[in-house]
Amino acid sequence: MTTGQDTRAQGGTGRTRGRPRSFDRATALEKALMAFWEHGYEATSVSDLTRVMGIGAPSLYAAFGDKRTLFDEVVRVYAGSHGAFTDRALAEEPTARAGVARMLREAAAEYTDPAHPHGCLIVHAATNCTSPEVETLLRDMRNANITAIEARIRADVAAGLLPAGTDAAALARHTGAMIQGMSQQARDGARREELEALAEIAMTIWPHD
Amino acid sequence: MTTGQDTRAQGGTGRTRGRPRSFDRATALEKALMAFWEHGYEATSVSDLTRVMGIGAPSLYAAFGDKRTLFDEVVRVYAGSHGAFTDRALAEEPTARAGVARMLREAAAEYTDPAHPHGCLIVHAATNCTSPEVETLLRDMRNANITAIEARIRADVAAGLLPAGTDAAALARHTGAMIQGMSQQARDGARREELEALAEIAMTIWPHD
DNA sequence: AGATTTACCTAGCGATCGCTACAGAAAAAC
DNA sequence: GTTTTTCTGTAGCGATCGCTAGGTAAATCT
Repeated sequence: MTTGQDTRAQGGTGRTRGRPRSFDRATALEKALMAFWEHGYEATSVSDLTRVMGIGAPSLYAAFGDKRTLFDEVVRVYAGSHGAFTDRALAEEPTARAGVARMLREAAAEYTDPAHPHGCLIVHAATNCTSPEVETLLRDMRNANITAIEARIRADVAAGLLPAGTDAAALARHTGAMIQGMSQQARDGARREELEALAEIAMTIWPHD
Repeated sequence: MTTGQDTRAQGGTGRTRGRPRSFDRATALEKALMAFWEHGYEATSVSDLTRVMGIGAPSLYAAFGDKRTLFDEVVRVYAGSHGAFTDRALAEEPTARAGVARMLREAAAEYTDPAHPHGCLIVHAATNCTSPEVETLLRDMRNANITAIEARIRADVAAGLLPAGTDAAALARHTGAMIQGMSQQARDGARREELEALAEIAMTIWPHD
């Protein structure tokens, strides 16, 4: 058996044969997420992981595959939870401008939340990484995020909500750089109010202010 | 002999006894700088270093001390060369605003220069680092840079070159976040013109524009 | 009950990490 | 020349890396 796939837990009543797992998979995954978030992919060793997850190495490999696969799942979970505020802001606000404003405001709060490591996992966890695949995985997510912002801005330009001459690409890249800069600032000890002031300032670059 | 200090090379004519070094120390140091710049402190192994520097491990330890000491020296060299443009811009331009504008413009060029790794060594090389001292070393340099910008802005406010209500701390932090964001963008593949557009946009936040 | 299936624990694999002991080689000092 | 000093190359130290074989424990199935 070489596949580490976990096909159980399909609804609660679906029982399985064999000895049941002695730990909660989701809880252990969350612990792994926190460790990767705090120290990054390479600097988090498998023995670090087994310690914070409270399980042995064979259990980790049986439940999550290898370290790389576990990290992939962690990134997926992160993108759908702590990292989902950017997509939500773009989708739920009526204009690109309001979406970006909310995105930056929420980033200030999220990146300095004392309940978890500071900054953004997708920005930092694969920096200085020996594995090019892992580095590329997060880089692509960062660039995709900027592309999504650009598309949202373009839509507003097309709808006449923004001036026709608006440089959507530059505006989107600026937003991405601000997010990444705020994440770095949060890691370097900036407080929430300071990042909120940053977000406020950053919004003044938008057309007709 | 436990001290790895190098007390030779005190002026060119000062000869020394014993077998002379078979490599140029400054050249080897520059190679180490490029390696650390590209892959960061931890991801650059000693065997990586000996390979790119073209010397054996004992020669490296004799000439530079241990890996950590070599990195310290690399950071010092970087700060005095590729990383000196920020201090130069603040010192040589007549106003804080002009200094920051030049700083961001030069960052766009420097961070995308094809002659060396992209982005800023001080921003990235100690991210996800097992050694807290190394991480702190670069973090302190980043924060000191922002403090220097803030001091330059304060001086202009005091001199009446900027409005009395100017929030120097927020303006300085914004500049720092932009620099760090631009460095990340450069690492993620942004081209020079794109970063220059970013710098242009970033300057529109300054008072009375 | 016995058989089967799955998970856990101990122990350790080969590879790499940062680093160094040791002996030979190349220069100056005598 | 011989001695002294310093550098270089080989070879390998102990520690940690990601990962797994093998035996035992705990559940279901017949």
